[in-house]
Amino acid sequence: MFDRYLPSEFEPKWREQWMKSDLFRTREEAGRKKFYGLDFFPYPSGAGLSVGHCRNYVPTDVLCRMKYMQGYNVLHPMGFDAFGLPAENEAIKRRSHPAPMIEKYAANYKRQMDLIGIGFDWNRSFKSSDPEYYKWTQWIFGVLYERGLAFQKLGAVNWDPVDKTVLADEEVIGGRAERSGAVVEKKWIPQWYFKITEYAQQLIDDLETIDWPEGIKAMQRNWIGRSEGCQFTFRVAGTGEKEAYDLESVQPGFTKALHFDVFTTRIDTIFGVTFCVLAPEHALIDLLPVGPEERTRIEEYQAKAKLLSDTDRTADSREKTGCFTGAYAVHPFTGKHIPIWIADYVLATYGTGAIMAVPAHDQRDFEFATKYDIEVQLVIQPVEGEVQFPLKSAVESKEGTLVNSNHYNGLSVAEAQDKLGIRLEAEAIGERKIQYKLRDWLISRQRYWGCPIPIIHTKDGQEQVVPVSDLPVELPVVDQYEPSGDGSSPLAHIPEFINVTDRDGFLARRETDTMGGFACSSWYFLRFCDPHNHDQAFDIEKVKYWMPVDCYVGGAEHAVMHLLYARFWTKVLFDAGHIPIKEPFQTLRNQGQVLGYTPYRKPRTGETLGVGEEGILVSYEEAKLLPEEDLTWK
RNA sequence: GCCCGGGUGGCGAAAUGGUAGACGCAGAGGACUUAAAAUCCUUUGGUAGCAAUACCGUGUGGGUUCGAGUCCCACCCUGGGCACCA
Repeated sequence: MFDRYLPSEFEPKWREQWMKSDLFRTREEAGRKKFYGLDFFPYPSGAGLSVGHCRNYVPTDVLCRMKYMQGYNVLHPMGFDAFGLPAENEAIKRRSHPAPMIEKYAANYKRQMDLIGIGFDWNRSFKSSDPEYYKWTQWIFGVLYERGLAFQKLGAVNWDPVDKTVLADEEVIGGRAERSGAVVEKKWIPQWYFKITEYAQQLIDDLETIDWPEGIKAMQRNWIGRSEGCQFTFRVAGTGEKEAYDLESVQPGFTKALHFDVFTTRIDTIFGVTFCVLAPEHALIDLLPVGPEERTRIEEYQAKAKLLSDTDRTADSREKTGCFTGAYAVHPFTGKHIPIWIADYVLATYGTGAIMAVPAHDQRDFEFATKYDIEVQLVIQPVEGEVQFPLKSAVESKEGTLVNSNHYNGLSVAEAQDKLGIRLEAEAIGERKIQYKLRDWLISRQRYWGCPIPIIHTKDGQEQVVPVSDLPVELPVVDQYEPSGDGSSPLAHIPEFINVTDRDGFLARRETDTMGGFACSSWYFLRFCDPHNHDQAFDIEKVKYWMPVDCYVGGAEHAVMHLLYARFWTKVLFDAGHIPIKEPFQTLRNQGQVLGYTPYRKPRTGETLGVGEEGILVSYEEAKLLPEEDLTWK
């Protein structure tokens, strides 16, 4: 026994003992219960382990050791989420390959984790940038592709017109490029997506089956954003049918029928529609039958909208802006002509990118109508209180009776929603529908340091998935890491990489986008069950034994994206018959965060404490300055 | 702006609507020791008082209740997320 805790004697002694007895090697003995304890896959940064990491790993370690002593087979692995922007940027700066650097950082993380005495089974460790690992990330891409869940469509990127590169969101500050200072533009290029929207309902429903903090579940539900309502079609006046509209703005002889769809959760207010709004990016706008003067005005407005982020555009505090297109829509029930506006408070990415506006009963529509002097028509009489005219704000009541709504007058909101929904369907104008805020998962990155997307484009424009026998599609070593010139990844400038032959032996072009990092971290917990398998991503029996993770621990910063993507991939792999579970993380716990001014973190500088040579917490500055023997507990 | 958290002693923190501050750290005093370390005991929210005790105290302002840290309304501060940081 030691009289006193002397880290320099105590810690190395036990580290050595544990290592000698191979204490942390995963035991898979028959007849024992299993316990899978897991911490979030860390990204190894040059700064080394922080107090935040320790707060994450120590409790999990305690739990795993307890389970071990209670006789469980315990799986407590650690690996590294190694692909990503910081490593790539450092590679660009130093003109050296990111792999050795990441190797060094990961080794340092491991060394520090050993110093603080965490009992990980390092035999099962890997990095997401190891070809033996990302081979199977690519295989899963193929599984998604074959199930129709991976597809390409045009997507907007942040384009720096000076550096001629695509920028990550975090490299754009106040609409300007962090490095070059140029005003960032939106550029539309073909990008790969995963159809996570197809799993929206399941991702909500299955939250009931898992033990997670309620706050995190709520965030996931809100992110998915289910709403019930109706989707229906407006026809643009003066197009399609033979109607003698004498609208000055409509070009004569325009006969092709033009339509646009809107989604609403309040179909009961349809008689209160006094205008429609299209998102500035809406594809219909270019086709609207309007004269040159309106056209110029529209284009000017679109150019302005292009510069703003979605967050800025929808901020309630911001004054609404918009522009009348000169075109009109036909009200599906009354035949009345309704002005079509474009405004940036409507987003192309949510719903149909167009709305029916009911200023009497929606606050944003109300503000817009007030500003542009558009008619406000009350159609719901609230149950309590008199309505004062003119309205000072919208009446967003769900209790009330319909007024000014033809023969629907007198119905309650709920009754009207039913009847109008049925009528929409009966008249083939629209349908009752469930809408989700969730968007498909954009996976493409025009970057070097990521997992290559295993697709080959044939010369006649078809796509082929690279067969497993040809995986992995390895990242070639290059000299240039900058995405150069045309916005494509640096891989696009390597002839040996791009030029391939397709299944039928014809010349074809390899996909040059890589996958965003979230792909790599969406299945690593499965690989830990069977990390050395050369023939498969994992043996289903091993997965069946170890999964689901019994305790998953990490910070709330991953509350939505990582955790939602990992759940999605798990469900897809389940549906494809590759794994026997639908939810990867049975129990989730947040580690808490190191906040504000604590002994661990200084305000402003944000300097955090790290792990010193004896597994002791020290500030980075002190770690550099002090001789080893002076390091003490802080 | 929207979604999710948090705000209680010097510090880390506890409290099914029922004695706020358990437990721990640090501090103060003491025991043991030649002395120290370690250990043990006492004490410690604030103000006033020799004391018994009194009053005030859970971000702010209201409210419900016999009773509010806890429930309701409004607000302030703060952390995380908002889809290309991971």
